[in-house]
Amino acid sequence: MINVTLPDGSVRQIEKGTSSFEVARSISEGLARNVLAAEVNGEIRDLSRPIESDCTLRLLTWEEDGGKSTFWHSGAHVMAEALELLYPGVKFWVGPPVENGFYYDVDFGGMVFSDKDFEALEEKMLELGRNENEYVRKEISKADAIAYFTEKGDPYKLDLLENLEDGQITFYTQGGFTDLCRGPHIPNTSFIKAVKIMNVAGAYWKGDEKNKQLTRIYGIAFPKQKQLKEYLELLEEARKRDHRKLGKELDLFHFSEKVGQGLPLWLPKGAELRSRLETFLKEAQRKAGYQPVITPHIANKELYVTSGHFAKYGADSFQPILTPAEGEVYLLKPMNCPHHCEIYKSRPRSYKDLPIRYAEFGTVYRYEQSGELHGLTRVRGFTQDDAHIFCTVDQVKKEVGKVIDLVMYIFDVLDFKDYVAQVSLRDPDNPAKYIGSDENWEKAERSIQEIANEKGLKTVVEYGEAAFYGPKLDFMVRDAIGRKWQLGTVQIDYNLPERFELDYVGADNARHRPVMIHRAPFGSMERFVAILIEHCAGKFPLWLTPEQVKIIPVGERFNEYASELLEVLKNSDIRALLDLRAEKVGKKIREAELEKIPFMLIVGEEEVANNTVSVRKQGEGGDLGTMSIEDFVNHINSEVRKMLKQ
RNA sequence: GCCGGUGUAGCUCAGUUGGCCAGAGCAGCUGAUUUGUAAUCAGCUGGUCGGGGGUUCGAAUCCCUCCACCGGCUCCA
Repeated sequence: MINVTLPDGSVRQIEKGTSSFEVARSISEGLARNVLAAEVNGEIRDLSRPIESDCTLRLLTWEEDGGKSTFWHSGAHVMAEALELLYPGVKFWVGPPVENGFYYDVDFGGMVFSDKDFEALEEKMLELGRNENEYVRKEISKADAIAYFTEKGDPYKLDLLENLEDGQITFYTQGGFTDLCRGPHIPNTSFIKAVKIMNVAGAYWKGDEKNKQLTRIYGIAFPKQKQLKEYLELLEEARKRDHRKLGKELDLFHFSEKVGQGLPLWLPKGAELRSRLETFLKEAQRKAGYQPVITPHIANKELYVTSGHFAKYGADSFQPILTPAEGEVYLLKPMNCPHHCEIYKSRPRSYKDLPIRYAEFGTVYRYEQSGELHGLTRVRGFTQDDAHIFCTVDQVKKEVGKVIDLVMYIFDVLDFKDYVAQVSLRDPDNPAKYIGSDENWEKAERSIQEIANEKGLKTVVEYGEAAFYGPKLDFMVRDAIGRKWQLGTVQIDYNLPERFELDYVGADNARHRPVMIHRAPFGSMERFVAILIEHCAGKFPLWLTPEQVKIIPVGERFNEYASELLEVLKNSDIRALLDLRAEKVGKKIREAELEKIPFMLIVGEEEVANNTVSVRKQGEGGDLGTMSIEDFVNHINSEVRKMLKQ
């Protein structure tokens, strides 16, 4: 007998060689019906595999990530089987599970696989699911494996085999399809009750542009039809919130072919929104001791040669601008930091000056490949809410802490409640690729982790994710419908101070090199506004929304009162509009609703008589009752103050 | 950049076995209506059918090419 420890700490004695599935069944029939895979001593395995020694066992269902990914991986195999049946002779590369579903990279030969073919594939997959084919694991020698795929004529699998060690190779077979696979898999295909082919895309073999492009088919599968329905509804909700759609509907921004790809034009309402965000951050930064600086949009090439950006990015950037007479070479600014370094260098610095914090809403231009562009989230010209803090190594911890405070304040005001901080540290196996002394790195890495903990941040540590010039801390945010975005970033930099030979005179009267901290709580205004639009589905918080109030007189006779009301609101710092059109009230309300203006004030006979307004709130329908003008103004202004935590 | 898809009025979309002057709703303009909580009525304006080239008696529709947009191109059994 051997001992199996379950997650709740209980221990079961089972006979050696009992399968995980049998253990599940001994616990409950319900669990046996739902269990997909087993995690034995931390390793995910097939349920059917026997347990040979004492272990800890977690039984994974759909609810666990490991169960889900196993399920999807098995889904990929079913998709491959279906593809092979529908398109004999196709060649397969790899088919892993991903965050939402799975994909398989396939070589169709000369054939084009497109969305017209999705339905047939889905049906075939469901048919294979109904067949209840078991996933059978088989250990196989390398020679036999090579023989199998040579016979089958699948060069990609043979390529994979080359790098695998004999004795470690396994095949999985379900129905008529056998794949080279380390597993694990779900017990049989009958768990797959709902499938959807999501999209098809080109993907380079091994992710290398020089290689042949394979067809990547993305799909997703579920054990219940209802789950697929829910997933599709979530996608639909995401489509409704798409900032490109809402940006158009709400007149926030526009792209023009004539202006150029990836170069957004901010319309008045979008500009209002953005400038309000900027003002908000500028004020917070002023309080936090930042000093504003402003730098030009182009700079002499030498600046970027010094910074190292030219060597690294020059060839893939917008090409240089030349002066007509002298032929001097200028570049569009891709980063603000080199400029800020030159500002630092504008005069000698003492340790007493530090930390110095230069902030700039700096517009930069980067040549993104045309296929990489996406709405406002990926553009070629954008404005970073950039700042650079020059400080001593000993000040790093405190300064990072202050940045964390600022970021948390911003998230709080903007109602991002769910976020984690990713701490990116050096790859311990490859210390050579980093610049800066070991001592400084250790100190900075420790500082970041300590301060993140002290601030009570949820953190995840990623080794090997640090930049070559320093460790960093990134804020990963979940939006209102659960999608993850990377927002604010804090990066320690030992490289630029070195390259620009920045220094300060210490208390010891010797020259020392400062550390530089890059930070951008929003990242870029473009990307942040995009995320914000999607987060709040276009219903911006009252303090931020371009238009707060729309006044709707019910008839011509009340226009004068409405105009006076508009003046009162404007004089009280409320952004109000007046709809004087000879339209019916219903229509004016409908339009204000669609414009997502938070408050509508309906005024007519009664309001004029009593000097009041009838209040309607966007999205809530109906009449919220009347109040005096003064009360309404106070209400709005106190709401705004509350939101800004002022 | 590469693979696949899409491109018709400011917006959303119809129109493709090639064939009368290319359609609708909304928006805009004009007029009437002066309205009480999500669309008042009528008339009018507006389109190089993404650009260019080709096939054809004839092209929004077929072919080539360029452009833009959309989905991907990090996930190594």
